[in-house]
Amino acid sequence: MATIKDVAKLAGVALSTASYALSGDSKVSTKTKDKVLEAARQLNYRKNGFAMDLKRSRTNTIALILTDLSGPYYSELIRSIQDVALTNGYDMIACSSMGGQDSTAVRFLREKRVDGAIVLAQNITDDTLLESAGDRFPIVVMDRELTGSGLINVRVDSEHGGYTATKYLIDAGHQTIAYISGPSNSSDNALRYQGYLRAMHEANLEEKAKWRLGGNFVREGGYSATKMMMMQGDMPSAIFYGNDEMAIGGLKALEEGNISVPNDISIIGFDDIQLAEYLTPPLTTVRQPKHESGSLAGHLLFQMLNKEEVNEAYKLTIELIERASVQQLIPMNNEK
Amino acid sequence: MATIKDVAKLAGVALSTASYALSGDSKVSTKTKDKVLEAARQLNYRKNGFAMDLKRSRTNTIALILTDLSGPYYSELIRSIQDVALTNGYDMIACSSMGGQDSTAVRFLREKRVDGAIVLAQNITDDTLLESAGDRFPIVVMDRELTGSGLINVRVDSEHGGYTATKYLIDAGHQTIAYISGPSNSSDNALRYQGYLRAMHEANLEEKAKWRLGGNFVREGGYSATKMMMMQGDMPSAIFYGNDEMAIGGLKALEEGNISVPNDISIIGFDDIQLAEYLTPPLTTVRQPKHESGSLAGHLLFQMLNKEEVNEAYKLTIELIERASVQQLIPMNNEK
DNA sequence: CTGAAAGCGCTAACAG
DNA sequence: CTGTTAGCGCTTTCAG
Repeated sequence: MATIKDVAKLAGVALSTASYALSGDSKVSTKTKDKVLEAARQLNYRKNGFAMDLKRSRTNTIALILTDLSGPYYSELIRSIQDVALTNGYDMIACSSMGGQDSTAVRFLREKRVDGAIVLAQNITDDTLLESAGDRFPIVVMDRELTGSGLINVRVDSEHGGYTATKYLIDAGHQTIAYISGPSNSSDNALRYQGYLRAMHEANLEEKAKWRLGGNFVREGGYSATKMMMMQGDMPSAIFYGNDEMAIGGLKALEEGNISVPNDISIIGFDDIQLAEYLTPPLTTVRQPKHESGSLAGHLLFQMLNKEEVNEAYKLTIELIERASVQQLIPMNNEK
Repeated sequence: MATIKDVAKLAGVALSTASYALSGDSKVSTKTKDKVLEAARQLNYRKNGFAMDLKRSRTNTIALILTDLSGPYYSELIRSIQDVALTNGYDMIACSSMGGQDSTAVRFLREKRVDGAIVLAQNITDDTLLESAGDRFPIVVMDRELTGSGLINVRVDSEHGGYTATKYLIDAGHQTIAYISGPSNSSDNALRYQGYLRAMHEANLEEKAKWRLGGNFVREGGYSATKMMMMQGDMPSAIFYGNDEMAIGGLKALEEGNISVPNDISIIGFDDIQLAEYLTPPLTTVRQPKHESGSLAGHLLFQMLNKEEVNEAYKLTIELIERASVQQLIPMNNEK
């Protein structure tokens, strides 16, 4: 691999001159510059990224850290953050935190291989985040309420989302409502569930243990939780799935059991993934402002990178998307 | 930020000792090691990633380069490659090539910020790939038939896929078959289309220009191409969508126009994304062996990294997934 | 404008 | 086992 030294030699100039020419500095005559560029071309010279980063101690890159790079939910988020990065002249890379504390993601945080990070990965501990963040390394977390030096969070109001979804079901006349939950270590899930509980209590409705099943936020989980509920024999009048993925699985289970949605049972999801509107029936759900939250997180990160003042925590509101998976048992506009 | 020098000083040992202790080398006494580790903890010392990479001139990281990190199609691929990387003790990062030649992805290739890459991104030119690849930097391309020094490809047999899909439609008794194509710069699309053409010619069926529309491989594209076809008034008996995403859009357009699938028209997709089976009706499609191709690409990359011999090109076969979006007009088992 | 020289933080000989 | 030393490839003063 040719180095800048080789280029300088071939072009017959000093090392520094070559460096300046290569980075487009204006203190080099056009003629010399051309000579250097030509030499570089001939040698198929490529800057060595690390050397540059090491010297500059800046990478011009931010990382987006996700538990799992796959999954439809993340798509929009990735895109919105990428856009912000691009407009700020930064690169963005996505790393998975699969593997927990030994993952690529954690290494990137610890070893500061990027200039800052946006994190949405439950399997990274608070400690790691707190430890890695700092003045010179801003982090924006999106999945918990953590703050610290160089560490802020932007969140979606999940509690309110859970409340809204449940309230909507109740207002439609449903009295028995199941909640299919996500993983227990997910603060989002806990909040959605809390919102569900608040709405239930407010309406003096009982929350039954047999109708509180775990689906781990994945399709198969929703499917088997629903199957299990069906096997119990006693179905609620509505099911609130902690996220859309689980609702999709649930829909399948219901269909297989010849239970019609929304005629026999109503279901509501959470997230509003792209797919939701293509389901049969189109899924009523709670929209997460993915684009907004991604953009916001991105913008905040760059503000921190530029040493501007930002708040410690941001909360975005959700929106209920009415589609066709919930049956209105009683006319809309009732109290309680 | 504390450096290894500070750690060594605090621990009262030499620089190299600290380095050895920190990397878990066995030539350091447990006692000294503990001292060093303790000092590191106190200083909240973190290795500087670049310095290490620069010195080692190895990153232990591979990159997966995709046009767009979002999109359901990639999810499985990402996962399978990530798995392979993990088992090989490597990290994987995903970069988007959004921005073409100026993108993060191209920078990573050019500046060799990783040890090797798997590329599935049409907007990166052959030249860039050829130039970046080499003995010390293996690349596996998945979206074109390019080979070169340190550059191999693994592909899915798209032509055969296109042929199979079309043949299936013809065998089912369909005579007028439209093809909704992807972007013109996609070699996959070209191949699928070629397969379509071959099957049509073989059956002496005519391919009409008015039934060859572009949908750019995206949902909205499939939607508007279908709408356009509907506006023309003359519908074919079957539509072959170049990928499932476009078929989803098409399905929506058809539904809006009260055209029933598969009663009024049959449709077939390509890819077999997760969603396909959840559609109404479940989509008949051509399955791409995403998991297999991802794993294969990953394995090959690691073989190259280990200087093992590999072939230049690999081709995986597709599989037709019969679901409910194609109507059998004539009994199955006919000739031609 | 150009050239020499000093490191960025780390690893890995090499000689005690 | 420990300490000294020489760079990895690049940027960037600082004098010519």
